[in-house]
Amino acid sequence: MRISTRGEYGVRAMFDLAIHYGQGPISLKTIAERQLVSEHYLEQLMAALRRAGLVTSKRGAQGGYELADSPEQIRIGDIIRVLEGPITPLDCLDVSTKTGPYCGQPEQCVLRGLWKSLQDSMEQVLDNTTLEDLRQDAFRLKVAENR
Amino acid sequence: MRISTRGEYGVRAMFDLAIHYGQGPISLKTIAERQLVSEHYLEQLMAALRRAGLVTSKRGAQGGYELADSPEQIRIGDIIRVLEGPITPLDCLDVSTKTGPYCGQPEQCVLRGLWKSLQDSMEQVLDNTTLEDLRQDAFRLKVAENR
DNA sequence: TCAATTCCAACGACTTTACTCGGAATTGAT
DNA sequence: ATCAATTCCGAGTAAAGTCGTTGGAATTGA
Repeated sequence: MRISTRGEYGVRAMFDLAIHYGQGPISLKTIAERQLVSEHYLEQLMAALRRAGLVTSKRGAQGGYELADSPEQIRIGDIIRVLEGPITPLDCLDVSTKTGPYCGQPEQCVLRGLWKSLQDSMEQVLDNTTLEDLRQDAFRLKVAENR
Repeated sequence: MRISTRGEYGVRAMFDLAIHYGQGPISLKTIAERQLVSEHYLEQLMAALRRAGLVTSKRGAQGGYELADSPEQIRIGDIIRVLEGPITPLDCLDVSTKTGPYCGQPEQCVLRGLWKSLQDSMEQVLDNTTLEDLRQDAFRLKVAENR
């Protein structure tokens, strides 16, 4: 029931881009240093996010990455799906790969309700949180810190 | 964000035991055949469930496994924790392994709120469903089937 | 021109997953 | 007493996934 470092680092990187949204492209090196993750590894994750259209990139000196959309338009679920695949506890629930409604056995249909509830509750959290929400959390935390 | 076959088969097996609760020990062979899973593999899972005290076993002819408690006393979360480990999207949220409240960086504390919400929503589903709930779902499904 | 940067493809060590295999110990039925 | 059914136990294993690293080509602003 874990997300891997792909999802974890990816969300961290996107969060970083959200915090610095509107300040021009941010280089991988900067993000990697601030978020304490391997630069080359993060590069792979950013490539996936770029291909998925969540970030734009600019090559060369002073290049880097930017959010392709404003932070309130990007849901955490969008990021996780790109980096971890469909959000589902069991493959058979994923519409793109499911073989049939009963997975072969009618009995499993009973359990299907359970797994579906689990999936729904996960998606509910992940799709109702945007980068803007996290940005505001960070802001509030900083204010509280300085008091 | 998946559970492995350990959790999936384990819940299937426990569900099977719940359906036949009170009918004496059920053999691995029977469960494996009904639930279409490998008998030897299931054996490992049952061993873990036995060591955790969720089932009792009886060796020898006419032996097998039984729920250690009535179906309404066994939560799906209990089963998953035994077979998959703590229910948490990130290790740093797990109290038994966490290194500190901020995982090193204060910024992560922002994301921590997100991951904690996700964890809570998963545990809420898994700990509020018991084997008895599934048993009743199965019963209702069967009634509907025969109409 | 050059340093900074993204882009790309491959490799590798390690862990996990999902089993299989072989056999010892136990037990109810005959 | 024997035997078949069954749990119990430890090891092995092939494939996939995780978490990176390595090396270099292409692009771009100063």
